[in-house]
Amino acid sequence: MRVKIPEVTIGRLSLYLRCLNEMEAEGLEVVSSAELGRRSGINPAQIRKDLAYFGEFGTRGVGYYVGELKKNIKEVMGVNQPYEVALVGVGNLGNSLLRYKGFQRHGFRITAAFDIDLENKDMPEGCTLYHADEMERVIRERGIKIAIISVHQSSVQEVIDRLAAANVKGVLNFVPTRVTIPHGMTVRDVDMGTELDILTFYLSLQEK
Amino acid sequence: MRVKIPEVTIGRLSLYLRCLNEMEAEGLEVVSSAELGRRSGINPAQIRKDLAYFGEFGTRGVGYYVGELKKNIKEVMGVNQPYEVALVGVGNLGNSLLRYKGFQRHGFRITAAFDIDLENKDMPEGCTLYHADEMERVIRERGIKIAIISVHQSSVQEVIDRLAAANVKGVLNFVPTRVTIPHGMTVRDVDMGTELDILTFYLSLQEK
DNA sequence: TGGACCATGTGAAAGTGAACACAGGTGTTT
DNA sequence: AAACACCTGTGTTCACTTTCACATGGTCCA
Repeated sequence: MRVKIPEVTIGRLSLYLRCLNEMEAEGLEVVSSAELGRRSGINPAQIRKDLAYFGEFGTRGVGYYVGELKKNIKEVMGVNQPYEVALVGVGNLGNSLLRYKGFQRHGFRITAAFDIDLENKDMPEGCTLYHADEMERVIRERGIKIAIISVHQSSVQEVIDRLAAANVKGVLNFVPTRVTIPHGMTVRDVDMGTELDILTFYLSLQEK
Repeated sequence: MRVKIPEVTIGRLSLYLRCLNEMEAEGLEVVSSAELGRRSGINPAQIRKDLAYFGEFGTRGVGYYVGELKKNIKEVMGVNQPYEVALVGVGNLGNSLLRYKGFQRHGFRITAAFDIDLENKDMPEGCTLYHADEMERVIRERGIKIAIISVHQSSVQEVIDRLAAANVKGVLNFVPTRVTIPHGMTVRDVDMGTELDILTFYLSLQEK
């Protein structure tokens, strides 16, 4: 890779993809950066810059061919084939993540779930529940590279280390704790408490 | 407000608060930006800059008094008093958000939930379920200012507009759709599908 | 009291991402 | 076929964050 690609760019690619899907459904075949900008809320110049990191996907004087651009973005993001995902921690939150439709739309399927307590757990179609002890084995056998963590705070670090040992490369972490990230692994934190804090800040700003 | 405060700063304040809570639990009374930096993973100069936006909370030659800094940050963020929150959409995801402990730790309590279907819904202690028709009335009566949205894609815009009409000022939106945001309202999107997409990108980078 | 030490607060520098503006192709119309 | 309208790709400028570096002010101890 020649130049460093900003993380925000990747997030926007995902957004463009969503818009392109809508357009395809509407039967649109060609789209300009201006129109895509209107739909996505992103500045057209920004869109062109984002895409230009990866190649020349458009045609001057015309725009971008919807189907082709979709294919190219998927290619770039590595989401051409469906991904298997492991879920660690089938508690309250984990349970609803198992059933969250949004993952499927992006081509992800949670096919293995792990917990230390196997009682009273109702699994959706296509996902098997295992005891946490089997985590490394199952993940290795299936070659799973992505995991979602929704365990208790105290075990996050241990889980991450074990996932790294099982050759997992990407983790989506819903547990608000500082962890040291093993080499070669990418961790993204989703902290819903902090999100509310930020909202509150803007709220209290307005009152002044 | 004199200068504009970056949004990332607010997110970090929330992080500092979490670290300070831990330190207080450990009995620490004073902390330097260097130590807080070690714990939070943030550059010490960054920490001092973040805090300096709001005042001079530290003592030169000493550091920051943990309890005092906590108080000041909470003051700044407007999270001194507990907040009531409304939840719109008690489906799969909404149900687990109702029970998510992380909100409580930040001083938020979901006290009202709304849905168009009231059957087979099990509410936790302290939260009442209403029909969506009563949304404006209940929210106005209670003076609720913050809402969480986890409804179907097709009704997000309508819900946001109605919340704005009911004087809600901040929204945490879990539904991946573009919406036009009413004036005076702040919306934060949590898009878990995109998060996985970003992970996948880094995964596919490694393979090259 | 004075000096050694320490950590904050902050101006300046470096780094990063967003937006502008236009040159360079493309299609269309007359 | 020439003029025109259009849209991408990109060098440049601008705005914003992060980091550095140090003066400032405070503590502690002899």
